[in-house]
Amino acid sequence: MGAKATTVYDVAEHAGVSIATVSRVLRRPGDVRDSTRERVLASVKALGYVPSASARGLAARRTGVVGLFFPDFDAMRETTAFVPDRSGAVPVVADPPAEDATGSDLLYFDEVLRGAEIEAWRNGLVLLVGVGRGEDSLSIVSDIAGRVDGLAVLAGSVPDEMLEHIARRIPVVLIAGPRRDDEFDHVSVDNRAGMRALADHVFDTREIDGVLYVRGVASTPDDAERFDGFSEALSARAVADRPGLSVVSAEFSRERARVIGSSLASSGHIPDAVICANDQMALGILDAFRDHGVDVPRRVLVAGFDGIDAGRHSEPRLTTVEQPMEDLGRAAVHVLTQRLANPSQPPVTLRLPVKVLVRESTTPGPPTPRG
Amino acid sequence: MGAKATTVYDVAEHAGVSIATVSRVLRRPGDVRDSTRERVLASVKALGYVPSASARGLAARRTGVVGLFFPDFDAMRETTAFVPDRSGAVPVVADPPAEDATGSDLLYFDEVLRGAEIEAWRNGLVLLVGVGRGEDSLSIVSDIAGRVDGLAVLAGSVPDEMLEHIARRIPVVLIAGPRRDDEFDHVSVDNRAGMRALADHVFDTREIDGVLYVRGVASTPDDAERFDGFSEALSARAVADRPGLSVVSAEFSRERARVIGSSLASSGHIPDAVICANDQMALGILDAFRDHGVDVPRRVLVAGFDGIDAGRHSEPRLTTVEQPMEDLGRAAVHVLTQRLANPSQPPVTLRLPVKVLVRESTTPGPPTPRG
DNA sequence: CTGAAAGCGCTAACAC
DNA sequence: GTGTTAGCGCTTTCAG
Repeated sequence: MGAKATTVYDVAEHAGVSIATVSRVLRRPGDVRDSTRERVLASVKALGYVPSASARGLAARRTGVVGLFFPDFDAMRETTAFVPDRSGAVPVVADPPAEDATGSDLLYFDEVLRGAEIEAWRNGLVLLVGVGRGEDSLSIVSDIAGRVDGLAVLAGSVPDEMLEHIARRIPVVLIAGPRRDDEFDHVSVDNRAGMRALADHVFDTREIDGVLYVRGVASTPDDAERFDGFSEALSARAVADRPGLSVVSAEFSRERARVIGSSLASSGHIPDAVICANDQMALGILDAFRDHGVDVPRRVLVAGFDGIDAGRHSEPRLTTVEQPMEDLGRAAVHVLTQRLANPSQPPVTLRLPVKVLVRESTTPGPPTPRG
Repeated sequence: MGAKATTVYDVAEHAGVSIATVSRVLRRPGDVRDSTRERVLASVKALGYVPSASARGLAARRTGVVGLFFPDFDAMRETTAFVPDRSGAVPVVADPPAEDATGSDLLYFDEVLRGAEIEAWRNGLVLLVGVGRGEDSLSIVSDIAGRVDGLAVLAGSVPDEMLEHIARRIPVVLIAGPRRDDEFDHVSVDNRAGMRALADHVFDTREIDGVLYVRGVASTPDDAERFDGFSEALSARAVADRPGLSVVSAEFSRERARVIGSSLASSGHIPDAVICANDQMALGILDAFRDHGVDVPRRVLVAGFDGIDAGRHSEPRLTTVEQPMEDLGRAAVHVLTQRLANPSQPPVTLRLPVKVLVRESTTPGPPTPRG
């Protein structure tokens, strides 16, 4: 482990050839006579030679690595230092049903990461994952940019100025975030169309006289796009059967939405449908309605957006719009490879289609048959 | 994007200094006069300079990257080529309750990966993720080894011969797998102690006259260690109240276990407890008992091992041993950083403690109060 | 504090 | 087929 690493020179000497031949054996084995190749390979094995990717990358001017950068989410920052537990004791603990499974950002990121990994794998590339760190994020992302042939970045995690800086060296693709018409390649999810389809589904399920739309307080681009989709669905309907609308804004949290749902229920002023800008809030509404004995879906339909896991296990299960996070990751690397192959192509923008998952919270009839 | 990347030379010229000074400004800013530093930084910005990590790695002989290698699981191989869908259509589909959530290997890996990522992040390192590809795995792992300062490898995914080869260049840590007493650092989970604690819990819950242990067919090291733990719990009990034991082997699948559970139920020969070597099988047993109206936990206790998500939502919820996958990833990188800092320390072996999660499938009393 | 110069290990022409 | 020889872009003594 300690000794100096073997290099081409060592192998060349051991095999009695030149360093160029060693290099050839590794890169283009066909260009070398069988007997020489075998001799070199034997030396490689004997010496435990592992080529330095740094040297190769420097000489070849490409690394075969694509990068993925994301900001340090709270969930990551809150982690504590790792301390190995050598006690060997096995705690036996009661694990009560979790009432409020909170889907953290990290979970989403896992999926994006997996998608990127899959697509990198399919293209014979390796993935370098970098995570921001508060103040240092700028130098970190630059550091990563220095080691890869292309970089995928979560939209909003790096200032445009830095992106442009990096883009002078390697192609950059943005993941998620609002549509943008600039030089960058961009993959994102079609929030507007998704919410449009969700709202259409709700309005088509049965007659809706009044609908409540719950959006987030901080009007993020995602939130805005979703609201646009909702409005679109509304105005697409004939005035005669267009539901009366009320809109409320809340933190994107289950707890806050629960409060809203509660006051709604006790006011007696319950709409026929509640559509939320995300699943967390929809689950909060569900919580409140259950507390107050308001029947979902018979009395009121409820729907969310995101497709988090908790919505799959709620009572009733939550109708939602599933975001293809894994595909986002795949698309990002896909676009990167395309651009690497063809640097001069015009900027690519991919809007990935979402999918409406209809579950019991908007299915007043008999339960969906199992299948 | 296309033009040749700017280098230290460009920056040096632009700032009117030598390349050495540019390098210093970036690596040891304190060694440079304020005015010079600012001038250089300005040039960096103006030119969009991003240092090449390849060149740096070559010159500095360290990369600041740690690698994580895992084999290509089926789930990854089954993946199809990514084809961007530009239709924009939003499918609206019924999403019936999933009866058989299958936790794929990929899911585990996600967690290990996340842990590694977290720990790398905490240590100011970047993570390079490589995935094997059938035949090519050997060259891939070697390729990755060439670009990192240390490498974590899923046990069993790389032949020992190759590991030794790589270890001549950089430190290697094995993740999971059976105990091994060799030169490699190793982090794994204490399967034996976990199953021991689980069995003890079951035996202590109430009087057990007969117990069925369901193990896997292919006797993997994990499977063997778990069985050892189980046997240990058994023989630790006084002969008088030692349960009668039967053992059956099955594929590690929910479906197979369901068949076993069915025949058990219809035979009328139902033990007081069924302990399975993994959760999938325990869920299959639960399925069968539900089908046949066998009351869990009142008539028979059921427990599994792994802590997969599906066990959190089953009916009844499944008592299990939770494996700290994320901690495995963290531990691996932790050990790597330790060794990097102190190359001559003796081989480190970390057995991470597991945790028994007691849920309704082994809790005959009133349901656990909510917390 | 700053500059000059010697590599780091490999690839890619270009000769032979 | 195989060897020679320039670099690739950066870090790091060693002078000054």
